Amino acid sequence: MSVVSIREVAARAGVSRATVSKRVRRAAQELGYHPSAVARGLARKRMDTLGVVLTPGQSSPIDSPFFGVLFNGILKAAAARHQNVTLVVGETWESADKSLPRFRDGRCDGLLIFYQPEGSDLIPALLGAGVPTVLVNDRRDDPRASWVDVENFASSRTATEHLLSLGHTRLAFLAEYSALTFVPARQEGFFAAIEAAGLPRSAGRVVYTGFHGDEIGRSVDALMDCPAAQRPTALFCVADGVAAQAIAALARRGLRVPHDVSVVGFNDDAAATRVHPELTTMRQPYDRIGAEAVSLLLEQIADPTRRGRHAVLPTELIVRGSTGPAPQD
Amino acid sequence: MSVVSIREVAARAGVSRATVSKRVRRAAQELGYHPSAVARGLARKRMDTLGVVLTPGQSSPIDSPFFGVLFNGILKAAAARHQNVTLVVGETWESADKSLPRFRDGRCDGLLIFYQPEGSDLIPALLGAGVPTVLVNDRRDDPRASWVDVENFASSRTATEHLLSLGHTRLAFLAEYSALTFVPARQEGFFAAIEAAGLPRSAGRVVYTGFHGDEIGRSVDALMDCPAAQRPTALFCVADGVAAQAIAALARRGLRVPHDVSVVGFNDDAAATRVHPELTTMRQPYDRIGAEAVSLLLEQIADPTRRGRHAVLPTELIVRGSTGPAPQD
DNA sequence: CTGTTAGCGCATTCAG
DNA sequence: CTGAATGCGCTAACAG
Repeated sequence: MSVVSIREVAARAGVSRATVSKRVRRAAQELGYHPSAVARGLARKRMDTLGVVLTPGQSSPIDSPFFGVLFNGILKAAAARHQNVTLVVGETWESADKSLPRFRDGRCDGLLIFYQPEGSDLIPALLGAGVPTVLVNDRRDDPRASWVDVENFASSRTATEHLLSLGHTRLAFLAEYSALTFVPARQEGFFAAIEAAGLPRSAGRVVYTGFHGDEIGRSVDALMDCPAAQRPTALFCVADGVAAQAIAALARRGLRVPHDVSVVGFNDDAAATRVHPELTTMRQPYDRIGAEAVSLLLEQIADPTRRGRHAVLPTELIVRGSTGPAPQD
Repeated sequence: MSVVSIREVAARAGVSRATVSKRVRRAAQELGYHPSAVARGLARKRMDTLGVVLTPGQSSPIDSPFFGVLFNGILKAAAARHQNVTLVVGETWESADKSLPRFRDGRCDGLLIFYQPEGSDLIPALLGAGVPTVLVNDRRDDPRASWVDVENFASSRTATEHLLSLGHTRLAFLAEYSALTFVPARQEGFFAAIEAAGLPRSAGRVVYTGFHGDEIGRSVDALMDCPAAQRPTALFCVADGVAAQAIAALARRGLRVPHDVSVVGFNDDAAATRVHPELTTMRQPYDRIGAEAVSLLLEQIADPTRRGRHAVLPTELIVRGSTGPAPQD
């Protein structure tokens, strides 16, 4: 509504609309003028830029397809709020104190941090230094911490209920070993569903695996290497990438999905539809996650002393071909 | 070697080493001092920041696993040269003129642009405006353009030779429809290998497919929907993601890889090892691509009037389980 | 060789 | 309500 137009400019300058427009534009064009975001930033003490913290090297989250879609959600939300996004790479995750100056050099107004290992001292350091920060797909008890996460417990429970409703009675929960906060939450949801169905807790097995080479495949092998009558018939994987590799490992040993084993993933990222059969999975609301994260961060930037706020978003069960009825013995 | 240490500082200030160190550090710490990158940038007219151009929304390259690894290479190289990386999102690819001011607002010193469609007016606009720019995995005839690309023709020829050496005589080249410059180059390499092997050009079929939903799967279906004696036994896919979806489609119609059909991908990104069987593919030298791109861009930044320079890097054939001998009729 | 000063290009303030 | 002055925090060129 209050968008200033050439009309007002002309009126104010006391000249015709055309004159103003032409003069201003010509002058600007001829001189090759374009405003400096840096000077503006220095004067306003605000760059309208959000920093995304990354770690360089092998373990960069940017390798993961999940990170890609999540990041995309952030990008869209930032654009909608007229914010830029910049990457801030720390030396390593451990040396938070060494990276801290880089995090507060004014290049960006606040930080977005994706699922950090639980023990990381980066977050306390940032919160202690008063750097506006929002954790994405992560949570923390610190009252200063703002974060946005999905309903891990409920989502996992829903996914497991889906398997149970198909008649499965021997289930397994497969996670890459990590100290990420969502892993235990999803594990609890897994067991909650099992117990609610009246099955013994022993109906669910938990396997933690590494993420190097084909450790996932070997974990699946170990899990399946037993008489068919004891073998799990349903596998709940903590991420689609894990599920994809698990399916490959199952195929290698002649087990068919979903005929012999049903597999559920989590995320609904690109990996979910690039495998055969396509994955049944819990879809994360990427755009909403991005929108909430950006909102919370802008609040934090507006008032850095503010208490942390949280957003917990639901996921959605997407049923595809990787799950089916439990095999009849 | 010439790294100034507390030692020199002490000598210069005429005080003991400990004194200097303690005083300086205490003062800085007590005041919570940290230098402002923005003020520094304004004064030096240099942000030591490289911009990566992205488009928001669905078609963002960040969705692709290939982009992830490539991006990671850039990140590492930038860190090694003490450069930051920021994202610059244009409105859309088309409206270059509208986005131009955002590209030259001083926030970053130059731009890295990933494989743009051939007709994009963004690149001429940027070159015309004198913005230091380097194209990544792309090339352009404009003498002002700097770019780094892989040997598409030779790589594709190598991949095809691998298939031919396995006895395949009916091949297909599968590409997502796009105006990216590497597609025709790879297609030519494909035919060059076929003709060098003494086979008729008709031994190679070319299929362009869309990238929405399962268009790839449907293209594979169309390709394979013929008597076995005419069916291609080898598929060269222009990217690993395409190959992965092709394998899924083949599995769906009961064709086994590599028993019935051999499949070669391109990139060696995360998708290559997440399928069963794992993909034979051409690995791109991500770290070298990143290093060259950053180098060329820094040259361009140092002297924007400089003529464009190029780097063409080799790829490497990685043989995995998706290729095997041609089936005997 | 050290300490001082004048911009860098904006936004914001203050007088007019 | 408009136009000129001041300062953002640093670097570079300068004089002492």
